[in-house]
Amino acid sequence: MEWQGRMCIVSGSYQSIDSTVPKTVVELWCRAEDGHSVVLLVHGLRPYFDIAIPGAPSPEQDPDLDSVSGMSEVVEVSEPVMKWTRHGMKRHWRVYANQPYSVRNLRKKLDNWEITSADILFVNRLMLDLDLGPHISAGGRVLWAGQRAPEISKNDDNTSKLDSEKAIIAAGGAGLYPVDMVISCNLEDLEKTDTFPAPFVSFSFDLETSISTNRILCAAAVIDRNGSRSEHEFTGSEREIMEGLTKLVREEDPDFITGYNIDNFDLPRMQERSEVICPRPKIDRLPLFGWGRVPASDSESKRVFPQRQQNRVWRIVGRVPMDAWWQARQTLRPQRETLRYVSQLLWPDDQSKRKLDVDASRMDEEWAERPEVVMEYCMMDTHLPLDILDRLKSIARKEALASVSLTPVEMASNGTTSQWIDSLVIRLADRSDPPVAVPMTNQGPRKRDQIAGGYVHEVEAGVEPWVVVLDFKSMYPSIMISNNICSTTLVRDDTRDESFASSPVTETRYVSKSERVGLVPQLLQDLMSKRDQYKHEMSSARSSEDAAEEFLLDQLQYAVKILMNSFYGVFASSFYRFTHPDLGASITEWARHNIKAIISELDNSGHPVVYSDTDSIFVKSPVGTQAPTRKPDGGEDLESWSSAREKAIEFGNSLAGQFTKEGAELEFETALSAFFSHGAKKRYVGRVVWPREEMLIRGYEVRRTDSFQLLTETMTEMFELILNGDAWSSVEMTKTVIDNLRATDVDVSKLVISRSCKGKWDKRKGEWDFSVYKNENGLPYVRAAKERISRGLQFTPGMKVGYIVTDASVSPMEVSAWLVEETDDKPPNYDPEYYAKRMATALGRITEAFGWDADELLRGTRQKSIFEF
DNA sequence: GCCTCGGAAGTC
DNA sequence: CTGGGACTTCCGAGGC
Repeated sequence: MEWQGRMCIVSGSYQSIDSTVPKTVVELWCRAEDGHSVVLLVHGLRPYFDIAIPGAPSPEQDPDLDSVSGMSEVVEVSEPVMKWTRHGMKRHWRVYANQPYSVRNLRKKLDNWEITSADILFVNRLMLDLDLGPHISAGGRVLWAGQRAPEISKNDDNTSKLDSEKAIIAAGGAGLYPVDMVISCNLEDLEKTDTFPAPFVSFSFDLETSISTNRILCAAAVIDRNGSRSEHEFTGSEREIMEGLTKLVREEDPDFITGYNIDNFDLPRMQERSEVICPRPKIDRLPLFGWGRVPASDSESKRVFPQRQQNRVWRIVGRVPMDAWWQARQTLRPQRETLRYVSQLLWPDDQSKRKLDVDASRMDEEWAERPEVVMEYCMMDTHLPLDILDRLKSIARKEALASVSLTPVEMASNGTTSQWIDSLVIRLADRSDPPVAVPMTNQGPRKRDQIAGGYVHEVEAGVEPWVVVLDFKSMYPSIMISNNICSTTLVRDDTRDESFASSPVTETRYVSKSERVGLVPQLLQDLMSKRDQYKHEMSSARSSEDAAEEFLLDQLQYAVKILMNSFYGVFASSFYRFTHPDLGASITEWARHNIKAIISELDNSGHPVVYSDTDSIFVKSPVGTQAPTRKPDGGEDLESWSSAREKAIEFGNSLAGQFTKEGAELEFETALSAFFSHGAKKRYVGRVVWPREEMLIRGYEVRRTDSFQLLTETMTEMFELILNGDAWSSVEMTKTVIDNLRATDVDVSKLVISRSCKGKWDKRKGEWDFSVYKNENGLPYVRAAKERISRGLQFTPGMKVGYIVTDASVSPMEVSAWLVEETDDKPPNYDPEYYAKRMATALGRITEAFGWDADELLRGTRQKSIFEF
């Protein structure tokens, strides 16, 4: 039976077959467009790497290849191919190894050779060599088809599971994979296809555990099969709960595993409890925690369990762990990170997502007294992570990133920026004419002088009316393209030539595009035009009211943006395979030079630059200062405001046209009716009047999680008044707030401060270790974290810990952890003087620009009025 | 009580 | 195994 269709690669691995002729089969776990899951067993790819004679080219030398081909792990050494290296064109012999795992040993044995292309995972090798992205069209012989597989592909009734298992093993597979379909195919059966949204299946789960014994009390799981959900409850003995969860995972076969805080709580707890229940042999834990997408057999004991290397991401073979906590943290950057807080932030009006009346610090008692309420609470916390991923479009975003970086979805989701870039750069290196040898990633810690970064312009304290903001479009990528910056174009000797692009200060040189276009500039150019194309198609989709297509294209253009912006970081790092310290340094050097040149030109032409940071310029707009900065309701003032706005827009557009040149596009970003800073870099506010009307706040406490709500609100209100030209009212308003604060007349929840706290679990001692800090107990948030832990509440390294300052008159200050959202605790009493002082300091920094300092704010309204009388 | 310094976190 | 630097703020410690 044959089957053929479109699918999306979730992740991949390989199986070695140690027959007389060694073979290797690539396993690709996919989700088909039809909805079922597929494992492709791909035949025909052999592991290889390249060797060359070290140093400068030596075309005459006759190296000892016989000793290489004589090695037991070597299958074949091919005829040499000329490849470009930084030393010039050299012969490269391709060495075929018996198995991918032998390459590591061979690298060591062949240390008298220059070895390239030797640290690329076998699955990646397949995608690179066949030029595949995650979305493929594939087909082949059906070895197994389960319930959810398409009817036409199903086995004859007389084909038993046992027969299928035998057929899979004969085809190099591991056995009966817990998927809907297993297919055997060859390299030529795989083909790249257009991006489509794959109907992924997600599994969300949540455990409730005993605080006294760590035992799992109950669990809930929800399966989301392309939007339709089913609920599953688990109670009984701990073994029954874990077996139930595992059975569900294997039966429903999800691509994504989610939950809130699963990376640091639920998954480690599952692992720990499976070890407690089944100390040995390890394979007996398979029914408890065998979540990998591999057969439930003894031979898979290495791959079937979720794993993580020290402090790294979890790996579940064939699936993608995706913690909703991490997604929410990265995209929303919430002030606090409890599930309750994030839900409140996303759905302020949804009563069904409100806190249930369960005290998490008394879980054992709650479970004993009213298990049905605890189960309801557990189920709600299982749905919410799916709701969060839906709202943040996390899965669609990862799929789009996979599509533009041409990697499996797992790598787009849980891999690093250097892996995404590898996928594109190596592909191009292999296909260039001549091909470019692919050096290995630099090993070990490389100490290097820091490279200088972007330029930040001094900013004066006070309000500046009518300012236009211009930005360089993709500044670093543009500089890399226009100057042909790449390790393959860097001039490494003293040669100088008219045609070279030479950096303004250090004179780092790159050969011209006509001589050779660098790999990186070529890729960036392609990505840039790809993004323009996606954006163009997106607007077509919008006009034809194709919402699904518009959404997909929006995800794709955004993914290209993310990918382009990752290039600079990787090339400025010390470990990357295609990097050189001069590369990163010369990029920023050009950037500083370009922007400083524009600033001085503007200053000299009578258009003062108010502020600038890396790729943005704030320019004083030549409109009458008599125009109001606040939008009037009507009348003559409105006309004056509108005309000032029009003139500013005109000015912004003209500057953009004037300073845009080949390879450096300056875009008119926004027009501000007023700009304010108290005189510190990276801290400013602006009243945006074009292209939309809003207030723009950067850097100030308003945007910081270690601020507190009352300060944030007050400061925002203050900025409103200041931008309206009403600084005095802002001082009066602030004084009133501070008075109320001192009179302990403020809602304590508005005073929660939160900071992230590190720490690691000491397995030996069985307690949390905060020794990363030089003086752990001197830090208020570490003490708050310890309080949480002692109350039996979850702690995750790196999580934001909320607290209230209760007494700052002692040193170190006394604090109390904020547990109101998770327990029945009453809010603690705050230290009014501490909060008053902190408000005054932060707000006083701002009012000082108008002559009122922090002490003035602390003086209060009532005293002030007494003096006035 | 005031000042400086270093550690740490946060933001752009 | 691994993206970057610039800059500000808060806190505790320690000197005077």
